Formats: sequence, structure tokens, C-alpha cells
Amino acid sequence: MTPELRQLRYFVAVADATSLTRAAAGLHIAQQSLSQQITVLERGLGVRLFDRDARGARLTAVGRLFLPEARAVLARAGEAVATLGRAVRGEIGDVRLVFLATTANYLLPPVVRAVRERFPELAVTTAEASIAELVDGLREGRFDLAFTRPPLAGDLASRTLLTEEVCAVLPAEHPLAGRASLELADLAGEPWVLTPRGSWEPWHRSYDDDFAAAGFTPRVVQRAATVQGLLGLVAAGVGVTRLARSSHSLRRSGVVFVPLAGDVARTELVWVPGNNNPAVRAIAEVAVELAASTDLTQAG
Amino acid sequence: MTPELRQLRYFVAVADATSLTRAAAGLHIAQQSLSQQITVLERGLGVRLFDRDARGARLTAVGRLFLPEARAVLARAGEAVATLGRAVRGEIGDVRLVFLATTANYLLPPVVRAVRERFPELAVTTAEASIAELVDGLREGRFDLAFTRPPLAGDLASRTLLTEEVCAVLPAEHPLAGRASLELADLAGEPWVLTPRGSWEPWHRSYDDDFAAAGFTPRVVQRAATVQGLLGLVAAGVGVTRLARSSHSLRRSGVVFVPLAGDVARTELVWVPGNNNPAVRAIAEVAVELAASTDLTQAG
DNA sequence: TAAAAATACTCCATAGGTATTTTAT
DNA sequence: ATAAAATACCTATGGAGTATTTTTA
Repeated sequence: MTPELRQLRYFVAVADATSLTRAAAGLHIAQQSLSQQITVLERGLGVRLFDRDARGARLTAVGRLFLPEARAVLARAGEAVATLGRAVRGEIGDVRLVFLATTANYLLPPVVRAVRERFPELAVTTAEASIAELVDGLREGRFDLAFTRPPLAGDLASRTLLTEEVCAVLPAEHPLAGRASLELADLAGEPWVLTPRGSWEPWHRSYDDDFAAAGFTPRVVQRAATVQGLLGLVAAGVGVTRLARSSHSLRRSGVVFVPLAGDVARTELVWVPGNNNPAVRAIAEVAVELAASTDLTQAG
Repeated sequence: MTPELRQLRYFVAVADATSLTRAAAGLHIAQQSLSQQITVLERGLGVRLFDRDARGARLTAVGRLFLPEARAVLARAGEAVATLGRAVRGEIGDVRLVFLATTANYLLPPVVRAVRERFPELAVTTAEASIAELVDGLREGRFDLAFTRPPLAGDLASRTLLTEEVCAVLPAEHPLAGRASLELADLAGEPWVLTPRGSWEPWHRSYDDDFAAAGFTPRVVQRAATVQGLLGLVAAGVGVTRLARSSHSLRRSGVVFVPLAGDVARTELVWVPGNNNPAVRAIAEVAVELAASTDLTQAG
């Protein structure tokens, strides 16, 4: 028979007070109830733990050996609850972060550094993934938290981490390269290089809407799956494209970034709504704080 | 709130079974009761530990962190009970042994050696004491178990460890020194050396009875408090005395030990009846076994 | 005789049971 | 439609309370 923690607490209290009456007072229960509980404990263990007399109750030889054991069990239980508390506060645990490959280069290092600093005991694993892999991974539970670009599917929860300007990306020698700002409509006649349609349908629908709003359908002369690929094509004079300003860090030569008026790109934190891993919330908060205090599009 | 061990057991069972239904079967309680208990546990801890669906119950991120904690608490509780069991069996603990000074020389070493061998984790402390110190020490709880000679007071529990012949101790040149055996009455006319009356009343009353039964009152020419003292006086020809055969080991020269027919001295294990230190019983058993397999009066 | 523990009983909180509903696949 | 968990309700064990007795210094 293993006693319950309550009984061990009572045992320790009586041992400390060397009196059922005093221990009962400290425990806020009646002496009689405590007497009964100690009797039940002793019967359960098959051992007399206390010698009682008119002066109180003192430990037997066996009880004396059991006291540190009981204390250790209670202490261990306390630790277990404390550990649970730290888990709830997101201080310990595992989180699997995933970064959209195109944002990883500038976002991942400062985020991971900040998380390590704030929650050194949190086991953080990171991955870079394409948008499709990222969404699949979240849905299938391979990732807990994604750093990515909207729009995504409606069944995912999200929170905006930062916003940045969207720019027209032009070859350096392009006639419009000197402009301080452009409208998307200004590029209606240009040859375009864009990402393959298959990459992520919601994005492309959003692009279509933007072009439609600007009153034209872009003439796509070539497609490239990566940002580096698009920039290379623009630098080679194949066409123009449209990218977030932070992409400029991937290539400086031969390309010019001109802000598109009123056009902003958001970077979001995305997770599966059912994911109640407290570490996700904790990391989200660290990331949002970090984004508020630093220009993450410049970092990395 | 600290959960009870029962709740932790339930938690672990559900985590292992990944199903309330299966866990309940293993625990021999109804699924509904287990569901309720897990809910109570979660409410008490303020944390959701399982994600439930039609396939069963799987740990949440927090629950996953709590599982090893719960196991550790249960394991620690098991250890505590196991330790208690070893204490009950007398395998661990402290025992304070006391040896009558006159028997310590041959009794203490083999007894301590045997106890150390059988119960290496038992903390044994030993003392040598006069009969009065020994009895006081037992009564006042300074000693747990005494190795001594009867008769003692009636409020002490005892068990005979060994018996040995009682001998007349004569100077080497004494006319009766050549006899194979004597009756106490044969020594009626001799000058006697005995211990001081004050040493331990019950012993002296017993001696008085023995002399009265032999039909004389000894003419005491000198008293000595120690066995060595008595032997010295006998060797010097001052008188005769009466001692257990084992005392012969304390002095060989100038004294002759002649068995007194039908006279035996017992060595007893003595303890306070209320002393329920299991190690006392364990040691008593070791000592009795040892006495049965060895001639302890020769040892040491 | 006084202080403590034990006993006797009563009450009610709750662990556990049974029947049923809800939920998710 | 089925298998699992949750909910509702009931029962009864036992933890805790009050009154009283027993024990021992």
C-alpha cells in the first residue's frame, strides 16, 4: 500500500510538532480526525510510526527512518508541480519553428537569438520551408509556429509580426529606375518575371487581384521559383517584378527597388488554432516584442 | 494545488494507454469515473493534460512534460515505502548495543562482526558499561539492547543467549584445586573475595540465596569491583570466589577454575519491552544464531 | 487531575458506479 | 455508424467534525 500525499503531509506535520493536537491545529483539522488519519496510515503501512503518551507523539525508530522519505516524496511532488508551472509559462518544452525560406535569411537568426536569451531552457528547433511545406507541416503537427507571409488558409490562426513596403524591382538601367515611388499601373506594359503559379494558390489569387485592381494582366515572360532567381532575371533585364523591400538584401547589383505607393507586405506568425503549447505563445510574444524594438527586415 | 498520488497514477495510466477507456480497464474502474478524475486533476492543476477525440486521449505539450514528473513522484513514493519495509525488517536503522563490561571482552567482537556481515547498512554503536549504567541506559533509552547477566529487574524483557558453567575460583596451591568438581558447600569454611554489595542488588540477593541454599554465609575477607580484581586477590591467596568459566580467559596464572556442580550462569539479551525498533529484533536473532553455532565464551 | 490521544458517532464531500448524451471519424 | 469521451445522476466509502472516554505523567 502506498499512502496518499495528504497522509504523508499529516505524518510530517505530526513528526514536526511531536503532538497530534498541535499538528492538527497547524493543519486546520480536528485532533480527532488527525488521530484517525495517522491510525489509517499506520494500519496501511503495517507499521507503528509514533509512540503516543500524555506528552504527545514521538517518532518510533521506524518512523524516524520514514520521515526523510516522506519529506522527499512531498518535495518531489512539489517539484513536479513547479515544473508543470514552468511548462505552462512556456519556459520549458519543445517548439518547432518554421520560417518561410524567403524570410528565413533575415528573420531566423534574431528570433532564435532572442528566444534563446529569454527562455534558455526551451528546446527550439527550426526549419526553412517553402510555403506549401510550411502549411502542410503546421497542419500535420510537424511544426508549432510559422513565420510566413499572408494570405494563408482560413483555418490557421495568425498574428502580424511586421509590415514592410512592397517595391517594384527594375533592372538598374530601366527608365523608371530613378523614380522615388511608383504605382503598380505604371508597370502595365512591362515584361514580368513571377513565381510559378503552382507554388501557393492563395498568394497567386492575391496577386491577380492586385493586378486586376491596377487595371492590367501582367505579361509574364519567365517564371522563377526563388527570390534569388527572380532578382537574377531582373538584373539580366528579362523583366520587372514586385517584391518586399527586405528582398533587396539578397541582391544589390543590377536591380533597383522602387516603392509601390500604398502597397505593404505583412510577415505573420501562424499556428494551428488547436495548438495550446504554451511555449508557442511565449515565443510569439518574444518575436512580437523583438519586431517592435528592432527593424527585423534589416537584420540577419 | 498538489494532486494526490492516485491522480498521478491515473494520469500516467491514461498517458500510457492513450485512451481513457483502456486505462480505466487496466485500473479496474469505470471509464466515466476516470474521465471525471482526469478532469478534476486538470482543473486542479489548471492545465489541459490530454487532447481527446474519438480515437482516444493523447498528451498535450504540457502533459508530455508532466508525464516524467508524475512518474518520478510515484517512483519516489515507491522507494519511500520500500525503505520503510527495509526498516521494518531491521535491515537499516540505528541500534545502540551495550555490553556488560565483564562480558564485553569475549562477546562484543564476534557479535558486532556477525551483525555487520548480515546487516551492513545497520548503524551499530556499542558501549561497555557496569550493570547499573547498563540498566539505567536501557530504561532511559540510551541503549536499545544489552548483553548482560541475570537477574535483572522484572520490567525488562530478556532472552537467554548462552549458558556456561559456574566455577569455584581457587588459588593454584589450594587443597581443593585438583578436584574435577565441587559443591558450593565444600567452600563453606573458606575466606571469600566478592564484589561490593552496592554494585547491583538483584545479583547480590541471588548470591545470598545460593549461599543460603548451600547452608552457609560466606566470610568475606575482601571485596573487589572488577573480575580482574577478584582474580588477582584469589591468585594472591587472599581467598576464593565464584565466577563463570569464561572469566578464566582474563587470568590464567595462579588461579584454578573448578566447576561447581549444577551451577550455570546465563548470558542474556535484555531490552525495554516497549522498544519496537525492528533492528533490535534482527540483531537479537543474529546473536542467538551466532551463539548456537559458536562457543562465544571462547571467542573474542 | 490535567493534558494528550483514542474512540464513537455523525455528516458530507467525493471517489466510483450506471445510464445517457455528445463528439469526431 | 461507430467508438470514444463527456455529462448527469446516484451510491457509498471515508475524511472530517463533535462529543466523550481512556490513558499516563
